[in-house]
Amino acid sequence: MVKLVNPVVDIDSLKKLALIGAMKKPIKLSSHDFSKFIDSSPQTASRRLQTLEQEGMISRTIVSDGQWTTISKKGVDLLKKEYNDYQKIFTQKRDCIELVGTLFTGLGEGQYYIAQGGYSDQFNEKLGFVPFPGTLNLRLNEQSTVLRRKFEEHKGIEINGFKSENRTFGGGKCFPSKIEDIDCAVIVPDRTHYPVDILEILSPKNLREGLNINDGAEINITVIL
Amino acid sequence: MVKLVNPVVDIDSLKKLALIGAMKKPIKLSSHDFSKFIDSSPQTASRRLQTLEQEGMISRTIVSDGQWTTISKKGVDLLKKEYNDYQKIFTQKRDCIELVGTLFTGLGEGQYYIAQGGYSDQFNEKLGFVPFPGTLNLRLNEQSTVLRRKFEEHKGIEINGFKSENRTFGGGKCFPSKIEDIDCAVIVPDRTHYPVDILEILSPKNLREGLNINDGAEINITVIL
DNA sequence: ATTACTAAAAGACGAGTAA
DNA sequence: TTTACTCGTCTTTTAGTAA
Repeated sequence: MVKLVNPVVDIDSLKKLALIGAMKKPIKLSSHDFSKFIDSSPQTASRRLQTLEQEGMISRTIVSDGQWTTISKKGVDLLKKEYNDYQKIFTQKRDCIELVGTLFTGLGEGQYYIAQGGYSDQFNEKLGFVPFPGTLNLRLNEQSTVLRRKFEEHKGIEINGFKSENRTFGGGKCFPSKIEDIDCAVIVPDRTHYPVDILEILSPKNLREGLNINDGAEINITVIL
Repeated sequence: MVKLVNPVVDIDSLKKLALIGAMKKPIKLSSHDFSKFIDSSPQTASRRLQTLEQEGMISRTIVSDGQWTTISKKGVDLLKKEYNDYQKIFTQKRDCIELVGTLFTGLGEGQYYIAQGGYSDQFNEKLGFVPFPGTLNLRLNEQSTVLRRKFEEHKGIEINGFKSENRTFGGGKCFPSKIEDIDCAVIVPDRTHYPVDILEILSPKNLREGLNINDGAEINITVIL
């Protein structure tokens, strides 16, 4: 049983195989040959190929003087994901971030706040859409929780606080966003004690229905800063 | 003194930083934050950043509650190289391979053979250019020595053997190639005992002069199979 | 809270070897 | 020649700690 190796190393091996041409058709390659490409020993090359096969990234047919190797669909998908990352890095026009979180049901406060005329008038005017009466709550993953700090560095769309007869309502800012091509907006209240891993989202329609999603669903949102 | 780490791991760390946005402007990021992105411990994250800085891939300014980090030109170049690899993988139209070797002076046999009417007539007719009387000899690197085996799987442009009064001249095949946008052709003799790490190249003009290169120069050739 | 060291544990590598 | 095992060695990671 070969241990599963560092995924970063795996992707590199897979990339090397793709560059040699193993994505289109099987190539014949001994461990010794492959070691020249990964800059390592034949033993390590052999182990890498074993691991990749075990992970379903490649298919192999071992013959007496080498092995016929092809990258499988799973392997190609992994490489595409990697390629996609680099495309993001080099072709991203606007300053935007992608956040990932899971949907959960909040306390229904969003609905209450949106209903306040002091807010809804501003939303209608500044957001470009009339928000559905209710927010979508995401619990961000750890990476996104770090990324969301970027909100602090940007002005966004200012939402002013106001006073009603009974109480004061704090201000905040919004950022135009997209969830699966649906325009929406992230609300970032000015409140200092706001949980950093929770994201509140406004949208023109009920996203739970529009996207057919329920609590626990993983949501990807692209926020334009 | 921090040891230099596996370059594959370095590139991955750099890529993660780029995705967070450290390519455009400095980002504030603690080791603990970064560890969420590289899926490792804060210690490892700290070490990775140290290493990247030492290698000149990033610039850092350490403050009390984190570090402002930007990817340097060297780092961006490394990422571009990586991106370029993936572009090659996914956007390569024709079946071609890139070989790398160093120029050396052969025994002048190329000149002798090209001069033989039995060959030169075929070259003129089948190659699309009249070859300069003399071949360019490359000593391939280890990777290219492996890659050149692909010649065996392809027909190429057939060059027939022939007999003169004194001796017989063997056949072989050619593959259209490019060296820095100059059309040339690789000659692959049928001879079974031909050194695997040597590549002979025909071109319409004297490449040594055209490219201003001398023995020992590293040459990149793209061969269309 | 940081960064980054040291030292012990975990993991990867590669020489030797068998099939 | 191959592949792929074992096992000693070297490398990397991470807990603990200091600054």
